[in-house]
Amino acid sequence: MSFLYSKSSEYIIRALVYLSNIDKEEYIMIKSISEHTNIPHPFLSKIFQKLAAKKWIISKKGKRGGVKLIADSSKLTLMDIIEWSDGVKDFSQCIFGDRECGDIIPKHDNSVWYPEKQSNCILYDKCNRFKAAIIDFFSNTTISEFKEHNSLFRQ
Amino acid sequence: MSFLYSKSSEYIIRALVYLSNIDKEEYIMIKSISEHTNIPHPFLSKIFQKLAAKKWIISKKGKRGGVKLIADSSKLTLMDIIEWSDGVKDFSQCIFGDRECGDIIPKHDNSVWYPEKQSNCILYDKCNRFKAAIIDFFSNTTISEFKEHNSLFRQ
DNA sequence: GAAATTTAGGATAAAAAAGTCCTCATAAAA
DNA sequence: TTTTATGAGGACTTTTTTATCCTAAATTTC
Ligand code: SF4
Ligand code: SF4
Repeated sequence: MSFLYSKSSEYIIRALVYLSNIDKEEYIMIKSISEHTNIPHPFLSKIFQKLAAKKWIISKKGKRGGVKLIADSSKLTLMDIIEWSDGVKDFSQCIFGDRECGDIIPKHDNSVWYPEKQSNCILYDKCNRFKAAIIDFFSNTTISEFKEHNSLFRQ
Repeated sequence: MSFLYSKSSEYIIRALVYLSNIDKEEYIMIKSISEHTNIPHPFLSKIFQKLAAKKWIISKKGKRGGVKLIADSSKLTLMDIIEWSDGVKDFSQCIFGDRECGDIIPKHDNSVWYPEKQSNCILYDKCNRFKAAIIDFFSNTTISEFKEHNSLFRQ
């Protein structure tokens, strides 16, 4: 089902949701996370290097080391993660082409999004309801909403 | 904006929309289509080979040759194209993971889609509204809806 | 029939995404 | 202080996607 974002983004989401369900005092081994979330260990290590640079997690080397979530999971949205990992998506562009759709500046500040100005394309309303649904879902779903949602992971 | 399907699918959609706006009696050169739709010519040629095998278009070699849409553009949906080009997406799978979301069999027979049975995941309602929006848009948008929609293309 | 044009088809290349491996640095525990 | 565990970081490999090239076949026009 990951045709909405890269495999990397999907992994980040899974890993961070997993971390957010863990006691914040503990450091969790990447190896353990990779096993529970079914993400290849070397690949996940790379991801955590970048997540640490981004300061969404901190890591500790050596015995009893691992990683720990420090970002506020109730403020961390899927949009934050996907845009950071895959790049910012320009919703003012046409879904099907390499051209502008209209004078649209998406606002995804955690509020439902509506276009500011309509273009004169036949499909404008239909496309924008669709775009709005995507922006709404991604920018209004936070990592903390998955709390206790262990069914995502292997036990 | 093409993070919903592959570049190939985007190209196919653009090319077929372009063709559907053309007098059905004419054969159109792939070179001309590639220029108007801004798709690399050799790549588009490959695409049309497969489209011809799929019988959505027919082609003619030689002088005054080219391609012509024969599929019924009012029945040809974005879902048809994307699933054929990128592979069938299983909407019963979790958006974020490699597991089932629930006993969901999506029906995208051009009717709005609703889940048959709820899983017990916390995010179920939210995710399924989102999935439904995607399935709805893709399976209820046809190539013919872009008729006269020349703003997609170079003049 | 010859010349010109246009798609078909196979081979190949380039770029991007996904995944792996090895060594080093660091920290805890023995 | 030594041993052991664990992430950091760089180089590398594989796979998938996107894109190109070349020759053959077909069709029209001359
Ligand atoms: S309305 Fe839809 S089809 Fe028209 S330009 Fe915007 S995104 Fe493209
Ligand atoms: S409801 Fe959403 S998060 Fe839960 S299993 Fe289904 S797709 Fe995954």
